Amino acid sequence: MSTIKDVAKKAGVSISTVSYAMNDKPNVNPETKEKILAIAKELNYTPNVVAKQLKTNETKNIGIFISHLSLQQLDYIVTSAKRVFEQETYNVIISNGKSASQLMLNRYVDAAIIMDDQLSNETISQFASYGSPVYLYDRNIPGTNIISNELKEDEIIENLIEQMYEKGYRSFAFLSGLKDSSQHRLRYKGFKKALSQLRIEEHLFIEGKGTIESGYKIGKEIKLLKELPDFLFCSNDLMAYGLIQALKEQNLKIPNDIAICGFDNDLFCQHVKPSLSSIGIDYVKLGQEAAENILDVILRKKFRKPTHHPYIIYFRESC
Amino acid sequence: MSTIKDVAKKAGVSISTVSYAMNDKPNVNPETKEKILAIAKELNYTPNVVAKQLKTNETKNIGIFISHLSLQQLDYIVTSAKRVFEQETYNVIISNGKSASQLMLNRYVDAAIIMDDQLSNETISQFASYGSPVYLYDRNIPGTNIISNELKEDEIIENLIEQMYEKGYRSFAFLSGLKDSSQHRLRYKGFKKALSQLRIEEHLFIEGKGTIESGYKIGKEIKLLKELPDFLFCSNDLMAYGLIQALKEQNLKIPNDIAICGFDNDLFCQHVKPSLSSIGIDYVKLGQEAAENILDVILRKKFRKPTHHPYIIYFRESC
DNA sequence: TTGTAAGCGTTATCAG
DNA sequence: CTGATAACGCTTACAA
Repeated sequence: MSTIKDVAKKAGVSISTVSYAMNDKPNVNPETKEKILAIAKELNYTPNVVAKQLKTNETKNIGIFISHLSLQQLDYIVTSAKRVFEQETYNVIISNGKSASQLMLNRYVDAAIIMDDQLSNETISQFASYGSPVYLYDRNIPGTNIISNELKEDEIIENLIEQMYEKGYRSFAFLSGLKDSSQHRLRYKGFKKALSQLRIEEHLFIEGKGTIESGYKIGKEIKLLKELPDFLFCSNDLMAYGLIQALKEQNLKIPNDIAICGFDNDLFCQHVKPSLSSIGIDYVKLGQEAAENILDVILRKKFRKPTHHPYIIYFRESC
Repeated sequence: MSTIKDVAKKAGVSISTVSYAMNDKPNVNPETKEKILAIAKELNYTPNVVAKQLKTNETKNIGIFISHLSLQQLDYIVTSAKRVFEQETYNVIISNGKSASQLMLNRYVDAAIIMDDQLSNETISQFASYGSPVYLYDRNIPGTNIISNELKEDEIIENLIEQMYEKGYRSFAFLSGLKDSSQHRLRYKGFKKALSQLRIEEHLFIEGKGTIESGYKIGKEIKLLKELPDFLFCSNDLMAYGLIQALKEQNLKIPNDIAICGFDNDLFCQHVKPSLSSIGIDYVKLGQEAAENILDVILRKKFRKPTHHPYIIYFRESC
């Protein structure tokens, strides 16, 4: 492991000159610089970022912390954010849970984009108090250096139900994932709000497990109901897939006997029969926007107003 | 941002004593320690890891570098590896491409698990030369600190074809993803090797794009063939899904008219009709094994022999 | 244009 | 058990 000293010694100059040369400072003699760079290469020298960091107090790393690594769209968020960050020579790091907390508390990242339930508000606030900008997609907390742009999934569902009401649907049901998931709870909240505003007093609530199998099982039991709802919202697409399968096996017609909509706009929505209506969030825009905002704060100390979330309700055959 | 100095001053002790207290060294007086810890908490002091790093030359971070962030199984690898690492207070960082290279070159991680085409052998070797252990799943390079356990997907396919031959299949076709993907090329390599060993001279090769749509399109064109192959291997499940759909629309019977097998053991293999045979890799074991091996090297300077990869060929209705 | 030297926040050696 | 102090590898006034 060669250091700046080794290079300086071999080049017969001082370490500051090496530092200047390595950092492209304008003051250094072209010949000296050339010589230094050559020797650096020869010695396989790369500056120790840690030491550099200790001086400059920045890591050039950005954290993207997301609980659901299985999220099909993870790649979209990350790739679009990376494109923005890497242009300014920032590195992008993904993590979650305990590791993510540590990375923040230890200032291993200069900024963070967050969609991770497991991170506490305290951790986030502490991180922001170091002067590091945070972009929050999963909650709303006040504070300097914190930009909250919560994905208001409840409002999205509310909007969906209203649209379905206008289309003439009158009885509604909600198929939830595991109830202890804050995501599903939030979606249900929006559902209930819409109904209460529409003065619809009753609705069916079913708790599933978020998987295809669980949707299927529930679909098989649906004939136990005395009356089918007009419209069933599934809190994710996977359950909707299983459900549709089961309904078809019972010769129920979708959307005539029962209309269905999922959430996530999964890859297969267009490929199941009938094709599944679903709600999709534009994760590419999401990643890009957060990245640009953060860079604005870091580079130009400028806070932009977060824009509204790009989501689309894809109406297909199922409703 | 309070530092060790602030704590020392307020506690009326020297910085070394604070350091001892913070690091649970056995030499410090319990009362002093208690006092120091209290003050540290009061001042919201967390040790600066960067400074610590500069001394100790370790980061307590482990990198997992994977090109395909969309990989459904990413979560399995990471979660199982995290469980192992976090037990020893290591943090887990995911990244790829340019950022990943930087993280390695700059020694931001103490070790790495790699499945990322975009990382060059040079980068990896350089990283290993710092004394940092590397666990490679996507290639095989020699060197100290490097453990290569390449996923020999060619051998897996070879094995599959042999099994199909024993079952009586005689004419084989290969549906590839984009040809410039090293993964698909490797799978095709194994396919060809098996055929040559079985002395089968001819086979059909089709290049797709790796998507459902591309599989569908190819399925629609398949009637142009004068003769269907007995068995068609699809280099990923997505293409197989599209293909199956198209074949069904032409009233071709699977597996009687043509048998099909995919790769990845995607979530939907069991749910399409006919259910899709596929090859699945046990990513949970993968992550865990790499993690344990790396910890063995870091903590105990002990190199284990990598075990063979856990993969399973799931035979379902499609072949 | 280059060199000297202080300092970033720790850890660790050595002395007390 | 505690305190001074050197050192980790770099950046950056300031001096030359």
